[in-house]
Amino acid sequence: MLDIREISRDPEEFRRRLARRGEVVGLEEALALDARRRTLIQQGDGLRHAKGEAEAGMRTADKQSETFARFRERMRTVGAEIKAVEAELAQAEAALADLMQVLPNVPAAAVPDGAGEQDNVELRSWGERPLFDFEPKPHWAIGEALGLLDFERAAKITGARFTVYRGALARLERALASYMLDLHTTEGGYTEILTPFLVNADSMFGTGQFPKLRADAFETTDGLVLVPTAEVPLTNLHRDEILQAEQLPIRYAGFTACFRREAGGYGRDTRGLIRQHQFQKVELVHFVAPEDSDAALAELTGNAEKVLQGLGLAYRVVDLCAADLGFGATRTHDLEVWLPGQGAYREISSCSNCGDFQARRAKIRFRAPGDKKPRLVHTLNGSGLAIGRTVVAILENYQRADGTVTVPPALRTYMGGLEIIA
RNA sequence: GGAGAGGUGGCCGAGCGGUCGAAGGCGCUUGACUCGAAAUCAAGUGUGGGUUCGCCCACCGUGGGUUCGAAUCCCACCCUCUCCGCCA
Repeated sequence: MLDIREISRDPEEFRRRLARRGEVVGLEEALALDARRRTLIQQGDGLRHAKGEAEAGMRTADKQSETFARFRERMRTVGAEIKAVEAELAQAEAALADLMQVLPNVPAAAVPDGAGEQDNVELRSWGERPLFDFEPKPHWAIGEALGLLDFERAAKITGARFTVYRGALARLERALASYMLDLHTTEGGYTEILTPFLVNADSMFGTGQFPKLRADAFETTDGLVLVPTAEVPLTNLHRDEILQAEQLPIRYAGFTACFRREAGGYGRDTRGLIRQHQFQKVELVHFVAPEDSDAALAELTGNAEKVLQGLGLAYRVVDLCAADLGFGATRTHDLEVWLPGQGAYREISSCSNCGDFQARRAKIRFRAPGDKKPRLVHTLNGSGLAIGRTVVAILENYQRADGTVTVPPALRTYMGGLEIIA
């Protein structure tokens, strides 16, 4: 969430910055509501002050006296006025909150201009794309031919966009989760966290999924939500907390299953593991002081890259343009892995600096020794990595002519020494 | 699921109709003392909002209600804990 007071101090600046995303809905209305809000607050405070004085008068007055009766009458009328002003204020604040909750974050200055995905900027690439002396297959063909991916039975027991893994491939998912978590906790300085896979609505508001993207979430009948990413539970871990400056930076690595309706995503990636309603992911989250968040994004991205490097998978790093930025992000670096079966780079990690956007929603603050007031932290999150898509990348990059798949060396200890998935 | 207890400031904890943003303790900050922030003593120390920057206002789980007046009384809800039941 943006700060309406900050906006009202320099509306033109925010109009300009938000326009880079290609959307500015609600900004003007929010400014008008904020002005109304301030007026009502002043009225209400003034009335309450008058009421307090009347009450002080009553305390000392004789309860039988004429003075007491006059004060009581005064409190009665002022009380009624206060109620009226408060009702109007509550209405204005609710309307303002509705608008503010759906306003996206402003892009950082360094974010490239652009109108869509096509304007994203490649920052760097790593690794060699593998050469094949045969036609590389898409991962679903490899997995199904090996009998290790079963989309049909998944559809039977659950529905479309779910998968059943078998045998070595099931183990590969598990191995990847362990490999990634081990890497982040030993080399990246992350603390491993295992969270609930269900969260409440407040958490979804805190990280910005609600209310705008509510349609994409699976909700249970008793008001809980299946996590769309571990970013939600990990970031909300410190919701409504004031941290000590020396606790920062905080780095969490968490593994969860992730559940997404993919509402509106129908027709895209209908085959294979790329776009599932349920997938697993290791997520990285940072809480840092504002002045450190640029550097933290670079580190976070590097931490995710280390996984791909360790697995020997070619990738490129893309700087998302203003129009392609997610709702809460000020800046995002996507990692796109090379998929020979599709002849394309596909997103496997998205690393974002959310600035104070989530911290303001979730009230995550910190206090430094010299600070009079607590300040909002900056939050960052990134996949490290999406596990299902990593399986895709391994199947396609390590496939062999006979339909079997080489296990990347880094994973073999996690696979009981297995070298070939056959 | 059943029964009971409870939710107050960074933490612990008192208060149970007006003088309470709220005793006391811990923690923290500053000052004194000192070779030395070890101890002791003194003062300060919640969060948010508005502001004509003097101040003013709100907040005691959340939302209603009673009352001239609610942290305190009533109702509903949420959450936590204990015991019983069930259970991976």
